[in-house]
Amino acid sequence: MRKHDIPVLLHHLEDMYPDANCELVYRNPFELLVAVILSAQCTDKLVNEVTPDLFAKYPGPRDFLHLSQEKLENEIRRIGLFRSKAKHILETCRILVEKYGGEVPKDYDALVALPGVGRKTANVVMSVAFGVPAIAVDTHVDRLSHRLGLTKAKNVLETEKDLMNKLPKEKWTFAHHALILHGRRVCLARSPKCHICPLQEVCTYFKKNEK
DNA sequence: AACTCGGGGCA
DNA sequence: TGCCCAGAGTT
Repeated sequence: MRKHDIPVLLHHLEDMYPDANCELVYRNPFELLVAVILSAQCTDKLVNEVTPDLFAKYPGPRDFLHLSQEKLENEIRRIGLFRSKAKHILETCRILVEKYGGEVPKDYDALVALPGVGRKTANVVMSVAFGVPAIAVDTHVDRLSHRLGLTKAKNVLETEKDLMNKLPKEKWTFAHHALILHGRRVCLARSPKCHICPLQEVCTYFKKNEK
């Protein structure tokens, strides 16, 4: 992929994944934070089945503190890793209340310090909830970046730097989500569906395999 | 860097 | 059945 292909790439992605612009599905940073913690290693679909009910009953961190861990586990039992997630969420809520006045801090370092919150969750909250441009490279983003020819990085941190250098800052959050969606729906790890992929014309991987 | 946690989705 | 998954914590 060359430099002048990048606008083409972004244009295609915007056509294919208009929903990746991340209008807040969740109504506030707290809901987003909890939802992202829950979504680790499981599908967002499943999370979306659990959260509306959960947030209706417990709208904020203070409400969660009235819950025992056991009770919260039962609320989210259908989600993978629910025991550790319940524990992390309760501890996170306590910290939010005691240290941040019941608000989600608009600060990356404060976020990653929360239990259950790692690099990726912190990035998603910063970008989606607070509008700070961010890219967090996961396996999907990394795989697609290599296939498309956006990077030749040896590890995800390098990929992250490459993407931030090559993509316009105002597109970071969008590109992050669009690439993940594309990785799940089309550019699969094992057998990518190149035959139905609109990105063919700018994709290094496709051009190489075509020969 | 490797390992563990674990339910659901999908072939 | 067996393999995979928008991850984080521990060693």
